[in-house]
Parts: sequence; C-alpha cells; structure tokens
Amino acid sequence: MEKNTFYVTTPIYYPSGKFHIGTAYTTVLADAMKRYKIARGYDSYMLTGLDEHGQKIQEVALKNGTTPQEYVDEMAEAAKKLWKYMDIEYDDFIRTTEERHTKTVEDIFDRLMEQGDIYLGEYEGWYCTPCETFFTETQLVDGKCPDCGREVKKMKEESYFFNMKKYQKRLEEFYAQNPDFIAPESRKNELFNNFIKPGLEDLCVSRTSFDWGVKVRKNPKHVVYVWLDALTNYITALGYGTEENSKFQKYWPADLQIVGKDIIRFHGIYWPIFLMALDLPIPKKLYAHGWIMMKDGKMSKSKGNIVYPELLIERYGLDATKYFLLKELQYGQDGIFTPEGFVERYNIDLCNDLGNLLNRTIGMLNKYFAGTIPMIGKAKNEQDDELEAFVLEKVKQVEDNMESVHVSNALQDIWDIIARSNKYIDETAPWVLAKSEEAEGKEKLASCMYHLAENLRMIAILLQPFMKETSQKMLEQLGIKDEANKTWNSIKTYGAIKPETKVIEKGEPLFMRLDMEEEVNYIREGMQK
RNA sequence: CGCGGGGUGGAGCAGUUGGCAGCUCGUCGGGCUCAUAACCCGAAGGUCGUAAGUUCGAGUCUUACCCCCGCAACCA
Repeated sequence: MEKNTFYVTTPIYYPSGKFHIGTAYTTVLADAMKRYKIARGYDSYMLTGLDEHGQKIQEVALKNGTTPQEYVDEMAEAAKKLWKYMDIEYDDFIRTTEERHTKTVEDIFDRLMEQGDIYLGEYEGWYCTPCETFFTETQLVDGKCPDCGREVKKMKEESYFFNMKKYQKRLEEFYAQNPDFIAPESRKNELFNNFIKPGLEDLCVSRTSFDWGVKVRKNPKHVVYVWLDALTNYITALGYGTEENSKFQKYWPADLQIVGKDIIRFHGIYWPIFLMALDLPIPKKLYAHGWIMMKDGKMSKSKGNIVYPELLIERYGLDATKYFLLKELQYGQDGIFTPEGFVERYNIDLCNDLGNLLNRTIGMLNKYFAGTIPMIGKAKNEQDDELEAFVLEKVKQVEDNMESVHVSNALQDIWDIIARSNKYIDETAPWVLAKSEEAEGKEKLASCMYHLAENLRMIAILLQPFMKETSQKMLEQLGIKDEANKTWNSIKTYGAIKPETKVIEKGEPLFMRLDMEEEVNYIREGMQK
C-alpha cells in the first residue's frame, strides 16, 4: 500500500547574513511541493530551520557586540518573519540550538562512539592564527589564508572522526539499489565518481578550536562539528530518540529533501551513512537544485549584486516573485536573474497571457450573457472536444512533472493551457458569434464561453500550489464558491464548473503591465544597497 | 590522460529509446477588436562547437580535438 504521507525538507540555513532570493527559492520550492502534495490528498509535512552553531556565527556575533545566542535568536526571528511574509506553510522550524536538537545530538554522538563509528584522532590542516581558522589545502589562495591573505601554518588538532570507510560498501550498495535517489542524475554521477568510487575518507566530526556548538558529553572540550550536528535536524525535529516520536514514526523516511547543489555531497554521502549507522531508513529522494546566477556570476556582497526577496515582493507581489523563481530555474540547472528578465516574465506571462485571458473572458461573459456562465447545450463540436482533451492531457503532464520535481516544466504546462485558451478565442471568434441571428451561433457562443470559464477554473486550481493569491482571485472573479469545485479532484475530469454561475461584473486585472525602463532601474537601485 | 555538465537560427533554451530541426523573446508582414496597445496567424533566420566514423538514415551513437561551466573532501 502506498504511503499517504509526504515529508519534505529544506536545508537548515546558516544565518551568517540576510537571506537572498537563492535561499528563498529553496524554501519556495519546498513549499510548492508541499502544497501540491496536499492538493493531491497527502498528509504532508514540511520542515525548515536554522543551523545556528559554528565558528562563523561566533565571529559574527562578536563583531556585532552580542552573544552567539542573542545573535541567532534575532536571526531566527528574522527568518520566521521572512517565511511568514512569503506565506511559506512550513510545519516546523528547527533550530540547532534548541534542546530538542542538542540533547538528541549528544545521544547520537555517544551512541556512535560506543558503536565504534566515531574515534579520536588528529585533524591536520592549514591554520591561520589571526583568523583562528583551519583551511584545507584547496581553500588556500596562493598558499595563504583566503580571508586575510596572511601566512598559514600546518597545525594539528585533536578531533573525533567518523569512520566513513566502514560504510563504503553499504553506501555503494545503496546507490546501486536506488539509482534514482539523487536527482538530477548528473549530480549523482558527480558524487559517485569523485567521492565514492575513489574511496571515502573519514569525516572530522568535532573541533576544539571554538566552543559554540553541541558539547561532546564524554569530552566537553570538543564540540560536535557541523555535519553531524546539522544533518540530524531532519530527524530530531520529528522527535527521533525521544519519548514523543509519533511524528518520526509517521513521516520518516523523508520523501523529498531539497538542497542547493553546493551541499549535495553532505546529503548524498554523509547523511545516508549517518542514518545507516543509526539503523534508520534513508530518504526517498534528494533533489539538488541549481543556483540563481546574476549576469556577472554568483551573487556576492563584494559584487554588490545580491537580490533580496523583499525588494521584489514589496513592489511586484509575492506571486510574481515566486512565479519568476520557480519558472526560471530549469530542472537541476542554474537560472539567471536579470531585471529585464523579471519584468519581461511579469509583463508577458502574467499580464498578457494569464491576466488578459481572465479579463477578456470575464468581459465577454458580461457582455454576451449578463455575467452568467451559460449551458453548453448541443453546440459542443469537435473543436471543443479537442480543447477538452488538450487541457486534461496538460493536467496529467503537470502531475507527472510535479512528481519528478520538474516544477518549471509544470508551470510551462499550465501556460500551455493559457496559450491554447487564447488561441481558442481567436479560432472561435465569439464576437462574430454574438452577432449571429441564428440559434446555432448562440449555442456555439455559449459553448465557447463555457469552455473558457472552465479552462480558467482549471488553470486557477493548477496554480494553487504556486500562486495562492492569484488562484483565489481567479476563482473569485469566476464566481466559484463551491469548495468542491476548487479541489484538484475537480480537474481530473472536464466540466465541473456549473452553468448559471455568476461571474464578477467588472473584471479586475490580476497584474498590471510594468514600464520596462522604470522597473529595471528600480530593481538595479535596489540591488546596489 | 581526475570527474561531471554544456556548446542548437539575433538572445535564452527544448529536443525522451537515432527517422522530415522545435519553443520563448526579438525582427518583419498579416488578422482580429472580446480584452491590460493585450490576443491570433504567417515569414525571414541554424552546414545543431570542430573533424572523422557506425548506419539506409545522427543534434541524438563511437572516437579525437577545441571552448565554457561546475565539482575535486570536511567550506552551510
């Protein structure tokens, strides 16, 4: 029997600064997947949160003249505020400084030590004394500290290590048995060839050079180092290892873990191995999305090309911003943000194609049928049948694409329906039919308008997971009040919209066209800040 | 010879198992007037990175080479 639950996670973000649209993208994607699954009848659960430990947090807090705890408390508030602003429907927000997490991490560390998976060794790296930071060989810039450019020394530090080698074979078997674990496939190949095939190296899981972290119970001068602390959030948040673990029982293993391509390695290798060590099932799917790039490369403070979600949402609305992000990033690929591209998407896709389709349809319904959706009558012809088949086929394609996290393609499918509808208006020429004196013309007109209204209803429902407000506005303007006609089930067959439904008298534009030059300038200025 | 991805009309991209080269934007021409100067149709424009091979037939398979990007181990 198929499991009827759906557990989706985002990474826990590292709050060393304000979140940009890249972070927002990951969260929006997870949110859209969750909403989709809910619409399909799944008991869905979404987790996000913050990774609040580590040296960098300690440093940033110090720089701000505050304590690490105060600093992360502020950042957690800011993050929650942003997600609320973005209408993210997460079910839980985990912070690695919370007791429910730290306590379990301590337990896990103890257990792994007892099992012999963790042993005490020495970590050797290049150490920059002024920065008090270890670097790997490859991180160095011209053999010097990448942060301050000064000389580095080879230093050793006592550290606990996780015995990855021990699990090498089991991981390989896991990959062989679950070829679709990582999506897209190219990421899997990258991991497999670069790390797994050459043989895993043991992972350093504790540090003594800073103390902002979960202390190792049996040796408190050590704090648990990043990944063992961070990755376990996905299970500690569900109550794993505690009395109250019903959520863990219900939702684990995760159905979909969404990560940026930069941290795929940790989720694709270390995380499954940690879970093996704990005798727990491994998540079903790990999806690595690409990055939002700027014209001149990655977003970075030094380039001054960072786009924060608030800049776009404040002026263009949440739905338009989400639409852009979800549409622009093709499956597993990087996407490019340009102000021109954003405005173009807004004007063409949202105003011209979608908004205008609704508007002209509502306009005609009012003009020709006094605002009431007509009966189909006998006039339904081959053209209408073809249209219905087309729409239903697209609904199916949206579903298929969502199941495989091809969100951009799913949106394209929806826009195919929009384009088909606009074309249908031209083919049918309702304004000509309206002038017809004969009954046949009237009936054809009725059929045409009925189909347009029904298409729009279906489009609105398809858009629910991505653009909630727009979807609601559309249903409202179409006068659809019956909840049963707002469900995903109601678009599995054609024709659920009821004749006699009274649409809004005067259509309200969903999106107003933007002035390209003006808005491009606005966004540019916003990016400079 | 580290590994992976990519190089397709002006721009950005699709192209599943090899079978007449597509989409979006832009350009040009036309249609329509219901609509947010929106919508629809048509045209121009590509030797599908280079060279060779397999095949009746290759963007799609093989080999070599050139260029771009990512990853390269504890950096969230």
